[in-house]
Amino acid sequence: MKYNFKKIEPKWQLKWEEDKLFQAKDKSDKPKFYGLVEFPYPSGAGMHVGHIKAYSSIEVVARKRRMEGYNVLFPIGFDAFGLPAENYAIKTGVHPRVVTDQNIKHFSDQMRQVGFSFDWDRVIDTTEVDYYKWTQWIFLKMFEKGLAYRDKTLVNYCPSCKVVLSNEDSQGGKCDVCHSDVVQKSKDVWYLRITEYADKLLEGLETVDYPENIKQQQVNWIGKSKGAFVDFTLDGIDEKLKIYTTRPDTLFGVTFMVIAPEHPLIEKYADKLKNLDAINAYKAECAKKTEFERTQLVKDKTGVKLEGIEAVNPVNGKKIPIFIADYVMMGYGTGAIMAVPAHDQRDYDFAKAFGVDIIEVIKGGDISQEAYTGDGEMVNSDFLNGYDNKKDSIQRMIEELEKKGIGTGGVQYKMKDWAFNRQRYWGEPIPIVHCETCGNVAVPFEELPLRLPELENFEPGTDGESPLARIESFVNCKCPKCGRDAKRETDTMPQWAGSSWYFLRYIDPHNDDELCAKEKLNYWMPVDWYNGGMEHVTRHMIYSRFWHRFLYDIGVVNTPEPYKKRSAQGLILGPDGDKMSKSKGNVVDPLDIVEEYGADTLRTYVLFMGDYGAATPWNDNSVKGCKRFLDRVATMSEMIKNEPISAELESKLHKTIKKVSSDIEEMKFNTAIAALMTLVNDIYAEGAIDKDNYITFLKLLSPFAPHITEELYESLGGEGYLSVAEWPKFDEAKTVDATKEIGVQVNGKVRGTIVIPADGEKDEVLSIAKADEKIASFLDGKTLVKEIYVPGKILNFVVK
RNA sequence: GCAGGAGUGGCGGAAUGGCAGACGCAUCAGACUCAAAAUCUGACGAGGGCGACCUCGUGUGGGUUCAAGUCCCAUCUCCUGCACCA
Repeated sequence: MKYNFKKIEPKWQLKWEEDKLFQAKDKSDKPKFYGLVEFPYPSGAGMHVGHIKAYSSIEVVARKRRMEGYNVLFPIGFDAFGLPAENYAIKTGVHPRVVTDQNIKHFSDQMRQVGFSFDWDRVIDTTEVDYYKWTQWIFLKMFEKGLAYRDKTLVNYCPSCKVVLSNEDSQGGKCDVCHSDVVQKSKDVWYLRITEYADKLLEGLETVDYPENIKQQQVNWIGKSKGAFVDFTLDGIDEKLKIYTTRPDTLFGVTFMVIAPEHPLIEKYADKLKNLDAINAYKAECAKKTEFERTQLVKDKTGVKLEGIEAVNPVNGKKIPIFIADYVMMGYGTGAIMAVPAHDQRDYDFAKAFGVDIIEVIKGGDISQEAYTGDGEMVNSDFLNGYDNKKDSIQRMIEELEKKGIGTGGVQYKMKDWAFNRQRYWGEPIPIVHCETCGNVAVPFEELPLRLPELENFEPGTDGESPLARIESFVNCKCPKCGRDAKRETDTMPQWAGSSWYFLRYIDPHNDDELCAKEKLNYWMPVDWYNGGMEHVTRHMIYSRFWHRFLYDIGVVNTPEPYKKRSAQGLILGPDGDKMSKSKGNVVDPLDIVEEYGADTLRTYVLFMGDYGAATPWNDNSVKGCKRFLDRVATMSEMIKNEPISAELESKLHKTIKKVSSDIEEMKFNTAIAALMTLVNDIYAEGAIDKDNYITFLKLLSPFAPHITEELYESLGGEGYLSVAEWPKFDEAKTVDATKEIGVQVNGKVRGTIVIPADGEKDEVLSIAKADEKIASFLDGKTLVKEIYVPGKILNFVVK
């Protein structure tokens, strides 16, 4: 029976919303469930099928939880600051506020059409002043605690977008937004001291339920390494050159040093360098290269030897040359390394190219061929000789360094402090005033929000200055501390700011006095289940965990970690198996599917199409298959008979309740839906079902296809809403069969099947099997060596 | 290079070490129809046999086991993230 989804879907969407069926209650005796999905950036293109898949998982869990009697918070909002709206404004002159409001309206309409059970009274928008007031508040708290600071450094700068980018936003030397080459530029930048939280972020991972790959990615991103800082002296100069190494025990194998081209040592001792021209020429060459090019040529080492300055190895007093080379980065460690060519491949390649000595200090490899990086017995290493594992030798060396005062044990992180500003209009203004006498002064908390001023020309300033810098009424102000004339910070916060704490605001979205009321936080936090994309695992997730941990440390929130459990959906690929993209023309618009097949079909399909975590190509025919399934469910209402169903069908129903219930918890939505399809096939085979059991089936399907099930329930005279009816329970006894069919193997090969009592003893099962004509023919004339019976599973005869 | 994951029919994909291919799609056949669509029923890994059945089969090569898609070793390919990180 084809049902009229165009009529029934809007009908139920309206009713649910009018009756506030999915409203979360701030006070309740029920257990709470906080399900979260990554809120969208409201782009002009509207929703993508990827959004549908991302939200459908927690949607199903949230609906199931409500039916299980939980007080459920399942909110949605909009992460609406960002470049696309601003770029659109530059092109068209339409204010980002206007475009953003339009897009939010469009997204909201679309999400309603899919029937997501969001609590629409808690919608937040990061660009609303009532929201970003609190983003600014958190920034000021960080500033107060010394976690926000301003520093002049080389930054990743996108010449096309005219903005400073974080390392996260400029991976591979390309701008994350426009994919232009990123250049290095010296600039005053705001930083958040996320590195101070590196260890806390690592430790926190041990307490949360994230998939292993997500944890691993975060661990890699933080990139903690243990090693030592060692001071090398310069020959004849009272100066120390500090290096970081993870293998201080190879110190006796050091034959040269390398410093980054940007290392300050060069400028400081320029007068001592005899080949300054060559050095400067090399530096200029490096500056031209993008970070990307610098990391491409892994094998061909380049560099220049510093003529006139030599270093001294602090453990043996040997003089060694110093080079500058671009394989050493200023941004990691100290920007200088001790080179141990025998045991580091990069140093080895460099030594070969420049004819430097290679001294073996660890036995086990062939250093005439390549560097040996494995473990082994220490040689040529004075007091370390004879040590045979790096753990002991490193420890011994660090003790020695510390005793002599030439080095210390230490750690390094790949993660850098978070560059926290953009030279753009459409972002949260940074609430800081620059005063000539007082320096950087916080805008007083009571003056928040610091509103974005009105603007007509959204073009960025030249030299990457924020458009806000042109508005004199905004820029010129009085210093909150001394009252003298001062200037406001004109940079805005990066896109990631608003999303770093949004899950807290859902809990108390309209609170004017606090970020969120304490007792509500205590009730709802932490987020019980958070689903989103893999692309946010190392940026958004780490940033928001950092902010949340900070808020915990200052007593604002009650849990150190914001998310108890995290999952991630796999991409939906185009029908051609490629990533969906406008240029390839393989984009599927979810609203086209709603229009043609209905929201229930769309929802069911995105969860049925494959393993939830895996990338799966879109298939229009499979969508039709899901529609066919729902039509069959509707047709089933004509099979209702007022008589009991067979014990066999009842058993199948109970097994289905069990499977669907557990599959949803494990995010195995595809097999949950498959089980429902199988049950429908079974009911068709019987041709009859009673009303109560039919309703039980509808309940199981309801989280996936809420509209059609609600409609069918109503047509049967069901009371209230099926969406909040009680989740079916199964009777374990009814999921167990009295008899079972098991395979019988002879020498591991299946030779037949037999039907046995489920609790049959081995002897009984053996005699049933031996009585089977076919099995017997395989045993005939052979010597029985062994009989293996795995109860209820399999029987295997081993014969000779 | 490092880390994580995946290789199963024509396709998407199922299988706590125990009958590989659930479920869906596509395809084919039958029913219904004047006909088509829709719907319903059935077949559907490959090879062989009239047939009950037999042989082979989960990237590749080994191994453990009564029994391997699943565990171990090696190897190839693909995806995702990080990457001259000292």
